[in-house]
Amino acid sequence: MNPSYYVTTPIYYVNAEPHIGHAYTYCVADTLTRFHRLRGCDVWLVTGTDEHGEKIVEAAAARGIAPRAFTDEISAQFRAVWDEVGLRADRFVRTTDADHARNVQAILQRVHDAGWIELRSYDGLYCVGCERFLTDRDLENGRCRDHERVPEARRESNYFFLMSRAFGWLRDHIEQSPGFIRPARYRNETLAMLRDESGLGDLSISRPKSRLDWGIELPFDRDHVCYVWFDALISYLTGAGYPDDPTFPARWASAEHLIGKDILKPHTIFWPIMLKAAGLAPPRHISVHGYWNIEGRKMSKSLANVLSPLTMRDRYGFEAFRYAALREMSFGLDADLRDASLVERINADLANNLGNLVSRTLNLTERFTGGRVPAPDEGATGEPERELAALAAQTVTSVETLVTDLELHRALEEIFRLVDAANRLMDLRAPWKAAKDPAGEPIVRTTLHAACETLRVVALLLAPFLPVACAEILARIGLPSALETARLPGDALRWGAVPVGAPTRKGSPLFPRLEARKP
RNA sequence: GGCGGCGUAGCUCAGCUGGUUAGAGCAGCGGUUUCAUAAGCCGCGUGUCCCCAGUUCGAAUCUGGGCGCCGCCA
Repeated sequence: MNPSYYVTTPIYYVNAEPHIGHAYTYCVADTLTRFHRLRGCDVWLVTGTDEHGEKIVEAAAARGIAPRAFTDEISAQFRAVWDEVGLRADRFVRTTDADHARNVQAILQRVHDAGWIELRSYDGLYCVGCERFLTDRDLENGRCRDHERVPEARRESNYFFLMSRAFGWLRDHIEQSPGFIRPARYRNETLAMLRDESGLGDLSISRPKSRLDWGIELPFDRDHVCYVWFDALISYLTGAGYPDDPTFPARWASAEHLIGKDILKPHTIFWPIMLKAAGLAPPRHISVHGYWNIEGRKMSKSLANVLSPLTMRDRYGFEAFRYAALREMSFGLDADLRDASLVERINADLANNLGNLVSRTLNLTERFTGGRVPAPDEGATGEPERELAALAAQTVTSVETLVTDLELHRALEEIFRLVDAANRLMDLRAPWKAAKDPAGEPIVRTTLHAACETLRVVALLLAPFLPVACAEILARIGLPSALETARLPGDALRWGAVPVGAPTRKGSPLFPRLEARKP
């Protein structure tokens, strides 16, 4: 049986349309999925929409429609956007799905039976924006700090998840598992939160139906509905096939959650403890990325600078955007999305270096080697060719490590060093000059073989990041379905595996240069 | 206020447990080539490694203090 690799994006709350922050996480997930598939893993990618809660009821009411109609619409919009930019999941979980509701109830019952849930009554000020009761510290001039709205006085009986009893266990687990929360800065933040338990306490997990009935009924008290965290987080189990899918155990053991830093606490504290209470292991990795700023400013509705993935597709082509985004953001840190930077990045890397290497190589094979991948000549193979091969091998190895460690931007940098090296070899050997003299024929063959070979290796390594373009590169050097059967790292390490004699096809420029936008 | 992180070339970032003249990519400048997407290739950086003090034979890398950003908690 192949090793499993299960990755999730967050289950997005449907109070806003999909934007590039959502798209970025999804691109990382898609890249990791493709990477692991090439390594021979059985991969599984889950995304979805989180559709319950008071804010949804409010938003639906504002539109004069039922919550279900509202979430049907927004959820469909998410799926449509992903579909249009070519991002596919193996399961799209809606928290309103029937199988998911069953799982939520089953888990709640289990956690309740195990004594982790109790009913408490509570008097206080409630902010609908936060969907929680506020403490004095949350208030500023009688308003919620975050939402700047006046909270309502409420008295409620809520069920509480007694998570505080497991803080010590969680701290131990995090300390013993260095890669559990990564990058390390977020691991430290979580540990800091756990060190200062005063801010955590137990977790309210229900709302009385009299207040809110848009939610999943608690199995042990039908007058209450489940509220936010159990409902949303359990999507990761539903998505993995819990409880009955035979592949669930293997999948779950390999689970990696990709999240933005805004939802660190629920994912690194609530969720592992919820799982423990339900008798399940924590996920293998929780990997946390930063925010995208837009032209140096925060992305926000009020600044009206929220960018849609479709806008990116129209401006750059989605695959080029995806490359630039993965290349520009150091995973874990905030990054700035600037049109000028993206254009520069795309032109420099994709058009000038990679795209142009494809063009010049295939133009030359068309003119000088009969439109076929040439065989190298041993006598013409010198130190530069051997160095290129060595660099390729070294690149394969370091890319493996870097991608595994989520250093995607550095992995891309490494791959493009290899592209540069091939461009240099071309200039050094100048096959277009050698072709003028019959004696130079071995040089022509040897150089173009090395170039084709480099393109093969580069396309394999880059395929997780640029799937469509890399499939095209491979097709143009006579390997039309290589990605379906290729294996990393083996195939990328097998220097010389490009099929000699296979037809090459020049084709049109892979990545057209983009024009800078007028300021 | 508490805790944590960050501060390295114009920009984005590498520099692990201290040790050759501090690096990469991009941008910029100069040169060159023409197979190629006006692309490629070659050359060019006297950078206070935020500041101060300390430990050390030796610190961007460790310690203390300061300044400036940022995050989390409060």
